[in-house]
Amino acid sequence: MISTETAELRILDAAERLFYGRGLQAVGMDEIRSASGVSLKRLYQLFPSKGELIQAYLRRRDVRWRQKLAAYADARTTPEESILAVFDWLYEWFGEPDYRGCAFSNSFGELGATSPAVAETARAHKEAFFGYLTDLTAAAGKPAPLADHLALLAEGAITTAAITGSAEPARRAKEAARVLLAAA
Amino acid sequence: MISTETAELRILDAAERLFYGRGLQAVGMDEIRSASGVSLKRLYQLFPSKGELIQAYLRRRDVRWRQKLAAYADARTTPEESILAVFDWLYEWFGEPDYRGCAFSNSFGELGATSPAVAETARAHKEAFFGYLTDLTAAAGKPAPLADHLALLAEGAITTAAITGSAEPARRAKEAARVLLAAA
DNA sequence: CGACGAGGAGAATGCCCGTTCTCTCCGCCC
DNA sequence: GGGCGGAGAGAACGGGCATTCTCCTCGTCG
Repeated sequence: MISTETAELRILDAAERLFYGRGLQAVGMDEIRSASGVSLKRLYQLFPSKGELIQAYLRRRDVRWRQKLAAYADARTTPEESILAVFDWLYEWFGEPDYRGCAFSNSFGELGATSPAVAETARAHKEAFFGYLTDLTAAAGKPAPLADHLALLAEGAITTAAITGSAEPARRAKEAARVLLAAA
Repeated sequence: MISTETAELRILDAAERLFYGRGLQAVGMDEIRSASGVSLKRLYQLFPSKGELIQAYLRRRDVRWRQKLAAYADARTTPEESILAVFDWLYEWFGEPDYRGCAFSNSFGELGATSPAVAETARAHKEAFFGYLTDLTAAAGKPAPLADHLALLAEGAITTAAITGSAEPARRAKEAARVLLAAA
């Protein structure tokens, strides 16, 4: 028998791929079972309901997403460069073949109205991302509103890239960010 | 018996309220029948499937949304003022009690992966909005990339306002737009 | 060696939903 | 008046899905 940790990992990996790729309601527990190779019984032992699995998926994705972003942007030498690197990271993300927009915005649009837990998780994710930009802005010695402006550009790029299927919005957002950064 | 036009209107009104407010998959045809007061038989005569009703809902919303926006922004005396008025209009929209983000982004997130028709409708809506901003930008004698930057700000504000439940993002986006406009 | 408990496979259950069908009624035209 | 076509109400059908249950297997521990 596979270990509990491995089973959890497999389930979360399958759930993330399927939920993100096709939407929360479009994916059934049975499909997650097949994709993960874990029996339905075990699946329900580890995640007592689909709602809890969705929450686990979103929570893990939130942490990983922000870690990857921070690892990429923090590697720059100045706060200004880190700010611009955020948009370079977005560009790489948008280029991934299965890119389909922000998992949290998508989940919010799909279930936010009926599931307070999903709505709150999405809100927390956006707030954490905004907090990161706020830190970078402060480190660069720029006024606080700049963080809001950068967040709006990033958010807009994420949505636009998803719907148009192009990574270009990241480039455009970076141009605008450069102007705002210089003017701030 | 109510006329065909009235029935269609009632159905579309009910569909819009329900689909936008709770999501596409969360609303059943039965609920649209109850809310519209039109029999199921008639509903299926006018819209042969749920998918077609969704398309009709999105198409009507697209037209109306852009008309309202243009009516508001075009009333300004200069192109620059029209551009800034876009964000004022967003502010008013965000303040509506049932505001829940962009119907097209939400629909795309929910069904875009499985329904090419929904994906295409969302894309067309975003493109039309972008076209409007492009026209305003050209009328103001500004370089074309400004339209991309403004679109990203608006898009970001729409998403952020939905998830945070605040209309403030429209204000922040307008500030950034003002800076970009002055710098362009 | 034998009972047992955990685990796997997948059938069963109960519910929801899109779509169609039945039955009935009513207004209209000859 | 009498039949007929369209419309309403709602039941019925078929399928899908979250969740639970059954039955079987197998490793473990006495």
